[in-house]
Amino acid sequence: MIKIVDVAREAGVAPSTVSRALNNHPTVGEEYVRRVKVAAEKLGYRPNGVARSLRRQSTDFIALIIPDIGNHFHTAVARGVEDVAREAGLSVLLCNSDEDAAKEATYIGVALSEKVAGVLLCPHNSDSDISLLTENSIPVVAIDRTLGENIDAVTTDSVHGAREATAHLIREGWTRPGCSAGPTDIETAKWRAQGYVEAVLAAGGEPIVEHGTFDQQGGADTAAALLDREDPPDSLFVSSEQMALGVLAELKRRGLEPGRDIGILTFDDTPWAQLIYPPMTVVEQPAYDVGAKAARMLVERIRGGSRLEARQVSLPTRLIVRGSSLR
Amino acid sequence: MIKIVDVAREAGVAPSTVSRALNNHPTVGEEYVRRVKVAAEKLGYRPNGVARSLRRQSTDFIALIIPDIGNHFHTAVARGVEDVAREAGLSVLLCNSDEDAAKEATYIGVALSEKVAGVLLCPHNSDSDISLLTENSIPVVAIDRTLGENIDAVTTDSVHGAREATAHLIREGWTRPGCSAGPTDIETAKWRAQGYVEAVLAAGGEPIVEHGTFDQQGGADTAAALLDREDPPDSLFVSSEQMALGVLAELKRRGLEPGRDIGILTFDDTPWAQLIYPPMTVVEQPAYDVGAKAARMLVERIRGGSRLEARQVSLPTRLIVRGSSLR
DNA sequence: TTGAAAGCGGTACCAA
DNA sequence: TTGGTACCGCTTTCAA
Repeated sequence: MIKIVDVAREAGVAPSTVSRALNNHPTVGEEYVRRVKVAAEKLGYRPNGVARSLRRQSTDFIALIIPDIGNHFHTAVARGVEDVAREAGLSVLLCNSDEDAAKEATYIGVALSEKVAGVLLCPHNSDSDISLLTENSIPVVAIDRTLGENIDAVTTDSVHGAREATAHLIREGWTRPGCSAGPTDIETAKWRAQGYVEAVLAAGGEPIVEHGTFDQQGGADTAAALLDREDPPDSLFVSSEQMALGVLAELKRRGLEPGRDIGILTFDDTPWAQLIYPPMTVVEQPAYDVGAKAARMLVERIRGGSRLEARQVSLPTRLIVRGSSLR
Repeated sequence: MIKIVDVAREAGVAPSTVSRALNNHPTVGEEYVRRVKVAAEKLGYRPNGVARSLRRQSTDFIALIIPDIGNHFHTAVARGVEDVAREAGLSVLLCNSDEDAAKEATYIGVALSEKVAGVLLCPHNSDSDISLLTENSIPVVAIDRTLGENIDAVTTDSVHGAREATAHLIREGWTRPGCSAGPTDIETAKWRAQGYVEAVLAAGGEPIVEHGTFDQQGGADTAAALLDREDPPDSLFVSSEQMALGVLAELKRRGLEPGRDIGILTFDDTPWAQLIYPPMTVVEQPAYDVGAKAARMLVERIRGGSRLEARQVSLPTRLIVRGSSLR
């Protein structure tokens, strides 16, 4: 392994000069820069990132802590994050927390130990303890959910999206929309249920909310519970794409056809939403942009913006009407 | 930031003893271990991973270089990798290469600079240059595609899967299957086209292969090209899930219904495959297992198995017949 | 502008 | 078994 002293010897200069030359320090003579670069090239020198990190007291890593990369929304977020990070010369540490506070805490520990430059966290809930990070001045940007007023956050306007979607159901003539909602301790799930409730109440109706896990099973369970009621809803607002998969399976099992026997729409647009029959009406979230924006904000913090006011950005959702919600 | 000397002072021992105690070195007296752990706990000591890495000449990171985390197959692979890595105390660096040799090379450089413990690479093609890694004894395991006989690889049996799928189409009574194939320079695409060709020839038919990119656009393009032929195929073997989305869109545009007007099946099972109408027949690949298995093999190499023979593991695919391929 | 040298925070060798 | 200390490779201050 070639190191800096080897290059220095080859170029006939001091190690410090090599370091400066290679890092484009302005105070190095042109002749020296050339000599150093030639020597480095000749020897195939590759700087040791670990040593640099130790000396500089900071790395070029950022940690991305999300519940599950398998979830389509988070996949897109990750893609946005990675694109911006690469652009900024940062590498992404992928951490799946599985909505598990313990795993989340473990990863926060890793982020600290490994001295990451910053953390993007989709927190299990607002109680997530990031004090270890803030105490050590490691910038944090919350994704999709918030972490209190003092922490940067990029979210989507779930309340508005859910309200708009539910109002659309009612406008279409469905008289009794129900809600397949996510876990009560997850902020986005709460927001979406809230938007739903607001819209139903505004129309003088009675909200019917069933909470379940934020996955396929949760979708199937809540759909079953709602439809097994004595006074079942005639349409469903589903809180997430993963849940929608479960809901659709349950409807299929019961021989219920969306858009005919029951109205249905869901959060998150997916590639398959328009391929199923009938095509699924969705509340689209700009997932990629959420990731990209959050990453950009984190980069700003890393580049020295610690004195900036905390910024809470909410990106707009968009209702895409397809067949499943029509009457 | 508390460091090891602080703990040493608090515990009244030498720094080396603290290090040994905290790393469960067997030669430390119980009393000392206790004192050190108490002191560390009291001061809230967190080891500095960067310093440890520099001294040990190795980190606890592995790089996962895949074309695109947005691709369902790779998402599942990533999940498998991450689960095994966490179990082994390793963190995953996420790198999207976008099937771009330059980006791939960049990330290989990062892996080297950052002294990762190992690399999982889904190579753009067999020419991918990993000499930087092998020369520096950084273990590499290829995922989904191979890197020559000397490098560990975990793949799925694409040839067999494609042959079985195409044979199924023919058995169902489709007389002229065509193939929406991926790029000619990607190994898996070649394998799948090969399996398709073998099956068609075995049945005495004429292979019709159209190559396109491994994405939605490529699916739409190849489907259009195939169907615009003077002697169009009456059924399609599609090379990947992403392509299938494009193919389906193109069929829809032309008013062709799978399983009635045209037979169709694709590689990769997805959550939506059984929700569309008709449900999609697929060749399922054990994506999660591919990632998990590859990660396990990499961990073995990292834990000192550099003298092991290179192992090439091929995981079986499974044909899942649904409606889209029936006649 | 360049060079010498002191660390960054652990680890592991060597001596006691 | 424990302590002292050199060292991992780079950056950066200080002196020349």
